[in-house]
Amino acid sequence: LSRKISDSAIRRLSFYLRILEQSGDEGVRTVSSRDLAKRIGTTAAQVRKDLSLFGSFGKRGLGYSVTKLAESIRAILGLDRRWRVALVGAGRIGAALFDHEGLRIRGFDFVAVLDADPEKVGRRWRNLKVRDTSELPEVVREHAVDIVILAVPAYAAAGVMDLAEEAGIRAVLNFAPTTLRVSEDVTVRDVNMVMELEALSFALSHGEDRE
Amino acid sequence: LSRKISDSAIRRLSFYLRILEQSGDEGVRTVSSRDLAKRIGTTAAQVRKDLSLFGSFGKRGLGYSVTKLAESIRAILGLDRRWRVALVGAGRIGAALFDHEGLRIRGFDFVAVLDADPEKVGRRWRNLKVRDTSELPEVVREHAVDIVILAVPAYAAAGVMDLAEEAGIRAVLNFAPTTLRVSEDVTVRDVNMVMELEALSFALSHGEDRE
DNA sequence: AGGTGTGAACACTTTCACAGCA
DNA sequence: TGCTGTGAAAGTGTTCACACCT
Repeated sequence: LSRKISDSAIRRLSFYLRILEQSGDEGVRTVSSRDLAKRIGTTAAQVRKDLSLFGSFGKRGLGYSVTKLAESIRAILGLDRRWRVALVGAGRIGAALFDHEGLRIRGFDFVAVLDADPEKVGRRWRNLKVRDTSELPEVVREHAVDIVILAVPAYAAAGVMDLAEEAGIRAVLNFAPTTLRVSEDVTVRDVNMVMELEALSFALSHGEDRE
Repeated sequence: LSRKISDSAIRRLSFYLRILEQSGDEGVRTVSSRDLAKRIGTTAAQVRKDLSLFGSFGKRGLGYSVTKLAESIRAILGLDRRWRVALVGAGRIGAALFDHEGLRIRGFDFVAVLDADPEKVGRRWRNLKVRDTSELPEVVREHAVDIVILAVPAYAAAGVMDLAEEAGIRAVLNFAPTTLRVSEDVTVRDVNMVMELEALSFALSHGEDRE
């Protein structure tokens, strides 16, 4: 796959997959691009374009087989395997993620939990013992970690990121409100609750006088 | 403000503000578009363009006054006031948000917590008593709620959204993995951890064979 | 010189419209 | 007929380049 796929296209693929799985459970056998579009609030053309980036999955005049398309999207997104995740930061957010059933269902397994607080190190989190954050490189090697979730305070984020890079990690989900400077081949995704609320604040402040 | 402002521009404004506040704390008096750009990983032209959407805040040859620009961005984002937030869903994610200091600092106050579980209703969350989700419309009126945070399971999200719309809520932060169909003048922002991890999964699956 | 503000060029995304297969 | 797959058109967002102010 050589051409660049936009972020929004990938996000929509995730959506399509969710809809397809739901439809499958409801016993639906085929869907059209229009069906999918309506469910996630986009256009039929957009759906077809997104899918066409990766191949031809439908039948003209008929639509898409729910199970086959779901299978194809799973393959595209790399969800036809399981991923090994290390959680750094055993605080509130970390705990919420750790307990999130949805992650395991979708193929993401927590294989390690780390924290910098000596008070927390050594404690049991379900079947895992909390390790010290400084041990991240060893932990990554020991458990063949694919993805690191950063749920630490902002001031600690850059340091952990350095450890993660040192350990050869190529994908990071960052909950700390900082922009992490990383090398070319590391993918970082930021989740920032404050920023989302600020966007709502903007919408509320400027939407009043619309239309 | 009549023209449309892109989502990414607003997200960047939030970033600029964070950098400015940090710089201010460090005693810096002025910054250039290049300084800001470097810090958040974009271009100087982008920074100037973003700001120019809302006015002229800089001095040619000099740059921007840290305090004045911060003040201006706060006004743009509507952060020159406090917002009243109701949290629906007193689970793990809800708790993590409720305890998130960053939200209060940025002007977002939790004025109510609601849950559908009778077991949880009536309990104290710091200074608040958990109310039943069905009471959302009254709660919104009583506390003049501006923003609803939806931290409920997917199956419950649509129902709560209906109550929120009925109550006249115009801004929702949604953590449930569902696309909420809402009327034109309601702004919904979705935060979806699974989707973020799927994007990482995609990057890992397709990045291997790069350069 | 140094750095902003901005029209114009460019790149990317979405929508349109239709040929072509079931 | 119904619906996909896709070039071409339209629309958005980003980068360039430079006039202009301090």
